[in-house]
Amino acid sequence: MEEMQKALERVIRNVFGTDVKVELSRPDAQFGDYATNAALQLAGRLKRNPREVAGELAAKLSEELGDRVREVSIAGPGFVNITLSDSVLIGQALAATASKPQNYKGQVVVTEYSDPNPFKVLHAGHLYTSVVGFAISNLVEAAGGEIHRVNFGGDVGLHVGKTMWAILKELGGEHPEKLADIPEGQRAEWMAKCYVAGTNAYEDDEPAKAEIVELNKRVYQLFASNDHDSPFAQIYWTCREWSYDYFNAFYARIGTPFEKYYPESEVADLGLKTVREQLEKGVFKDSDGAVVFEGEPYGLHTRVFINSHNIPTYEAKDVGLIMHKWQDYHFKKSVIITGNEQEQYMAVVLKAVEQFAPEMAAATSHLTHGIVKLKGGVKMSSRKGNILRAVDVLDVAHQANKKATGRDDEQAVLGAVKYAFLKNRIGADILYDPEESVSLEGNSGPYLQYAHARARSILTKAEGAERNIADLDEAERQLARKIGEYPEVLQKAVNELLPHHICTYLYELAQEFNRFYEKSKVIGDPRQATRLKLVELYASTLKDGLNLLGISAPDKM
RNA sequence: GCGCCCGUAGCUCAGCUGGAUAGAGCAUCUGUCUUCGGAACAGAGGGUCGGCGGUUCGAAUCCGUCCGGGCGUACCA
Repeated sequence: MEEMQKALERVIRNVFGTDVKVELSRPDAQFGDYATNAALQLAGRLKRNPREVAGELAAKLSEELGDRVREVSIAGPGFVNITLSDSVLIGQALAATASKPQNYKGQVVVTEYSDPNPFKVLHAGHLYTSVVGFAISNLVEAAGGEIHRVNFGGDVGLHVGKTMWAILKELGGEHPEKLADIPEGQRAEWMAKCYVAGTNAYEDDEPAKAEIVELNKRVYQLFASNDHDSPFAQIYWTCREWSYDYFNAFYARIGTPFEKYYPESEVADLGLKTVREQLEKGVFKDSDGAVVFEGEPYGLHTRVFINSHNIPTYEAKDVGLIMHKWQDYHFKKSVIITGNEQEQYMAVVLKAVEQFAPEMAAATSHLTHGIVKLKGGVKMSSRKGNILRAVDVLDVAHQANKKATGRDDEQAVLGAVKYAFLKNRIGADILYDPEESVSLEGNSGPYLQYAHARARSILTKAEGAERNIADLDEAERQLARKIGEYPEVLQKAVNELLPHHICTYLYELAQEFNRFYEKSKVIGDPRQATRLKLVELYASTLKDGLNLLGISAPDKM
């Protein structure tokens, strides 16, 4: 690919004496293996007939590439189509999983996503962002990056006050010893219930609301006085630990582990201190007793970083978080992945940071995604407890899987959910259809997992037999061509940090294989060695792609 | 009001650094098939790419405008 591109650029420079932004694309199979519209661009610039320019370009290119191409032709308004020689095509297929992008070679990259709050439940959005963030991290890692996956969450704040209020009610007062009565397996559930109860009380019950506000302050006080021993402190710290246990267990289950948590309480101080310092230097301004950053000069809006009670808002905490990450990792690049609703908020935070730490701001990018909607209902409304939890999504997928296959396969369910999330371009809201996701037909995770298992099964059956490619028949050629495209797809996915490109490709690859397999017998055929090798390359490519997505590729299902 | 995002077949989505007849899956209909795991393959119908204007040899893709939906818009995140 790269070689072709260079050759093309060279020819254009030599023949036409000008540089053109050359694009090689993968056209419809009928047109060849690569196509370029360079002649169309040149024609405009040179004020010449496009097809004439294309003809000249094709002739020279054919000469330049020699036996590496089978044919260089012109078509349509002036496209130059290139058909590779079989040996080049075979070379590409053989190198499919070996050649990886180099965008992040040797660079330290920190990715942050998921960001659940302790004392609250993991909802569908956390599942989505975890899956997406993990896949994006994998892309960076595949491109040579030294990746660090981190997580951020609010271990202080009003939601903690609400949960603590209900916990104290449940325990009948500040009795940490009674926590032992909650069975280990039910801790997360119990805390989730407490949060809902606390939220309802906060909204409906005035005296309770006052108590919750007071408890919130007491939680902050725990940190100020470094209190781990008082009964209240013991309850808080124990329950906070339960939350992290619950998070870790869930991430382990779905296979998206984190290296580090940054609890809000640990970054707030540095954020506060920094904002205060930069207030002195004029980056921030005093306004009605609060400390704000005025975004208007940059086309953004003004936001409060420290409120009038001298409490850092999330803005200041995010400042602290960025600085902590910088201290901990000295990252070359930092990627933050959150919901769309935080896009403009984050733009203000980064613009503020840019004023006093431009190197950190420049290295940080913010990717946003939409929300998950479940097809056929379950509203994600309010905080009343009727939200779509992360486990609910997995549960409905399990049910659908059982209904469709009669079995209960966690790997297939995870593959189904992850693939359903990842196949959409990141940005817009997605609609999750459990029935479709676990489907064994069509564009789904289990379909690809099965496709892999099936190919492995063929290889197992012919274990020990020779695998070797020397030439290709037409059906084999189509498959080889598709396999050879993989590095280009990966490059694109890495460039744009968009995993869905891999999904699209893998599905096309599996379809191409099925087409090949339909008419080409593998075992026992005179061309067995060639075909076995192709099956092997196909299975490896499929597996490589699925693994990048964070989806398992079992040998048997 | 202002800002950001979104609007492509009945449904769910690709395609968007402008290019060759707008592609998949599901659903509907028709074929293939005594299966190297058929969880398959081949084919048909179905689209004013939200509307209108503009730039261009060429626009789903870029620009403007309008309509529709979502989010944000100072002490929540």
